[in-house]
Amino acid sequence: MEKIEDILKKITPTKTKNFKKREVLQQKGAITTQSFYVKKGLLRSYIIDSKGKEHIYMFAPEGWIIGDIEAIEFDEPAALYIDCLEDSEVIMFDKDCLFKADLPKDIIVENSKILYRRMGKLQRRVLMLLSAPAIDRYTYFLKTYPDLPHRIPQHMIATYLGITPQALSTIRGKIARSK
Amino acid sequence: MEKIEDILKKITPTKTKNFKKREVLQQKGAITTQSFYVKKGLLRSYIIDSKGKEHIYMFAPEGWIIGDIEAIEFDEPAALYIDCLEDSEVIMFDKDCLFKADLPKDIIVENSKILYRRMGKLQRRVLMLLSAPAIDRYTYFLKTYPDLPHRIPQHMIATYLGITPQALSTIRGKIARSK
DNA sequence: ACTGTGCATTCATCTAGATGAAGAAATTGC
DNA sequence: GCAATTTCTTCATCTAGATGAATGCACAGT
Repeated sequence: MEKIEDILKKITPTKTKNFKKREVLQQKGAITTQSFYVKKGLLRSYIIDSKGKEHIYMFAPEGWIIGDIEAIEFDEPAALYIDCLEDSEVIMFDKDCLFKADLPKDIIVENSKILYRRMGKLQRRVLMLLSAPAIDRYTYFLKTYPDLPHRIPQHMIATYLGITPQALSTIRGKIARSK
Repeated sequence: MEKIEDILKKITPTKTKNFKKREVLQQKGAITTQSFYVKKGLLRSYIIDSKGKEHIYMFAPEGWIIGDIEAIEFDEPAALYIDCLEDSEVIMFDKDCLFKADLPKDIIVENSKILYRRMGKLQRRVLMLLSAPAIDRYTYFLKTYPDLPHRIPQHMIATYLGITPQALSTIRGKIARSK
């Protein structure tokens, strides 16, 4: 299986860019068709709700792709902010360049499989949000992204899980005390 | 743009089957690689949590595809139940038959786009669950699936939204009274 | 036609998690 | 190195939504 990075190099004039921690790659409202492949570093995407609260949609460490798929696919202005949690090296690429008709077939198939896997993960995320209590969502997060807790502040994990930093702190206290 | 149904006919020995309301197409724990295209009728997928409560992951009316992508993609036993909410006519098809390497390229591209759109919708679903109060999730549901409320009982909408039937009833009461 | 089952509503109570404030520890910037 | 900002925790309150129970309705099946 070919690495996404190599595929990207083949199919697009590779626009690699470096960003500093805290730099913003995309704002809410932006008209965009770009996604970002993270070569090095760590990005996140999030929304800010009507009360001004942040909710993190996803983290993207090395090897991940991040973007506002809803906005890209339905030609809406972006709902998501995307910014850097660490100094990062990023490959930017365009809307449907992963599925352009003039690409070799095997690459398109490869790209589809990547999409498909990601959908599997998204399904799990929805199910967890629908049905699991905060503590279960937290332990599942730890299992799935074991290295992230060392790289991001706790309050960001909280807003990824859909709870407040205080609630997460309480949960962690309980877990620690119970063993 | 070609209809998914036509594509399916081309790429797979079309296994069309009829199911009665309440018939179960897939149980939790099943080893499966099948997805279902709904030609006529209405399916749903859902999980049952540790307390025995149902949570509906999605509805699939005519033209939709439904399946347990996480299970299929990661070779796990199914987490989702799938059953019929109306008498239905369904095309069953296998795991990666949408992306088999011997398919014409344009069909693979077409199938990828379908996936991509679906991911956009899933993103919205996650964001709503993360950040929007129940009443907003409900009104968004009504806007997105205007015909579903006439075809399914209210308590199913509730478990799709991640709340109890009683809570939805209260919300509806408030909406009705406020206008 | 009646009987049971499923469905929606309402109410009284309970609880997970939100909110807001305050303090201590750790990081960051200059 | 020191001030300023972030981060994490704890606590006292508050609230959206859960739970459980009761009622009335609308059917579906025999």
